[in-house]
Amino acid sequence: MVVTRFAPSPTGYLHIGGLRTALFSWLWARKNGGNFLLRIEDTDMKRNSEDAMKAILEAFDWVGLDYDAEVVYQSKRFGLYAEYIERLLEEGKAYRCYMGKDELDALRQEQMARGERPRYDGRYRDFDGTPPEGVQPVIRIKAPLEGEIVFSDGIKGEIRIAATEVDDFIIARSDGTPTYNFVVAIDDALMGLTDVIRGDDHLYNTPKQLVVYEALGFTPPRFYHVPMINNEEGRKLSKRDGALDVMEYRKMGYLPEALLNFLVRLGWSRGDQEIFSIEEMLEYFDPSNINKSASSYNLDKLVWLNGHYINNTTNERLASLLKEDFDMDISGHDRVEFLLDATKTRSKTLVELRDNIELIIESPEEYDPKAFKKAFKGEAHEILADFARRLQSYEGELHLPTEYHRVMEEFVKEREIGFGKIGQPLRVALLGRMTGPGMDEVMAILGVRESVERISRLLSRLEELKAQ
RNA sequence: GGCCCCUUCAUCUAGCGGUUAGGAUUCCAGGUUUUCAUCCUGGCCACAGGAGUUCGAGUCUCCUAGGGGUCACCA
Repeated sequence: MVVTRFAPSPTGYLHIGGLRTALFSWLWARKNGGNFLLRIEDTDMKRNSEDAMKAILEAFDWVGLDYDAEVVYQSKRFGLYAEYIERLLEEGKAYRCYMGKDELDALRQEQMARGERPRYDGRYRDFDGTPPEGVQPVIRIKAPLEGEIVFSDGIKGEIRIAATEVDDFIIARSDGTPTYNFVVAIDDALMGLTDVIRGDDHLYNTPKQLVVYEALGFTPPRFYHVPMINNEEGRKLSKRDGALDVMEYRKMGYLPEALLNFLVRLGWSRGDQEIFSIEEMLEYFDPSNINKSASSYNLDKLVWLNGHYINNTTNERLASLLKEDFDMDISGHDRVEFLLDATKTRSKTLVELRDNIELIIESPEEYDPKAFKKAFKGEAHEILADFARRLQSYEGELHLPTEYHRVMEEFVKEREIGFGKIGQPLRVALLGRMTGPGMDEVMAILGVRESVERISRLLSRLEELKAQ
């Protein structure tokens, strides 16, 4: 049985790095038919963990990650932690330290001045005298004095930290509340974690947590420390690096499967494969194949993946995504299929898709001057007028793009002109610009009537200009 | 600064002692197309540096440099 977890602190929202470790943990649990648990590290009590959890679950829901059992809030388990603190105190594995904050700071200053590593000096470790008056003690755990703490990381291999690097760290503050490294170890053990997949930045917490495991007689899980994701400058990805809230990606028009695919390939790979469905991720993912080095995220690849997924998503789903996320309801349009077929290959995001659709279904208000000028040289005006008449004669008979295409073909053949001669003027008339989907597709979407109308509008505009 | 981790094209990466160092994205060129996009073809671009070990090193060892992480009564 594999049990993994995602244990964020309540900082407000889920960012891209968090989602990646969550994805890794989720994949590993689901792949092995195990459990994926959620816990919120809110021993600090300063932030609103309910709202933070809500934001995280919203993001999970969007990308399709689910979890088992109930969310564990550490703030609701203080009684439990207190029992363990008491036990360690009784067993002499932890002790009260009466050193005040100021005193501690002074000690650190001294050590730094001497070029030493700042650490607690253990002065109350074996204290049995009379405690100073009026000082609320903190509780410290006895860390080993010598030797080294060794553990095998599933990604980095064997990690050895000298015991002198780990001091008797505080497990309970003077107000009695427990601290992070203490409760993490307890909860991971109690929740039955077998595999802890977390960020690289926790590597140094591991020896501390191992001290707790040892003191309490718990069996540690297997650890996997996933390298960080850096920003494009190669620096640590911070929350200020722009739109890093996972939900921002939704607003920018990314598909959840594209985002997940992008993230899973950051630090993990399987040969040359770039595209992974969730099923494939579940089939192939293994945390021990995760890279040792940090990666930096680069939007180009995500954009490309998103384009790929949009291109390969059914029109039905695209229509419903546009409705849900971008307030565009095209379900009433009688040529939805043609409309999406014509626009999806030209869109890298749903935002672009929406814009491209708008460009077609809304009659052009004005014409791109450059395109206009370029398209209407020579006899273009006359050709277009002629084509409009031809089109009109087919009203009610044309439906498919191929049928419109045949009309165009016939037309250029009779007039002995190239496709470009009619294509460009027509495009400006229908779309107002010189780029866009094929004219047969556009006409099939608009229908004969609307197409002719748009042509007429341009033609009369042309007359106006001539009159001036 | 101490300790720990990391280092293959601009970016994501393959490589697990013998390869013309592969793929993808970006960029460039060509093809397809009535235009644009998609798509297809091709091109540019990398083993951080230096010592070893070895018949042979991107792959193993050490050193240097660079990057990152961490050193709280935060998590």
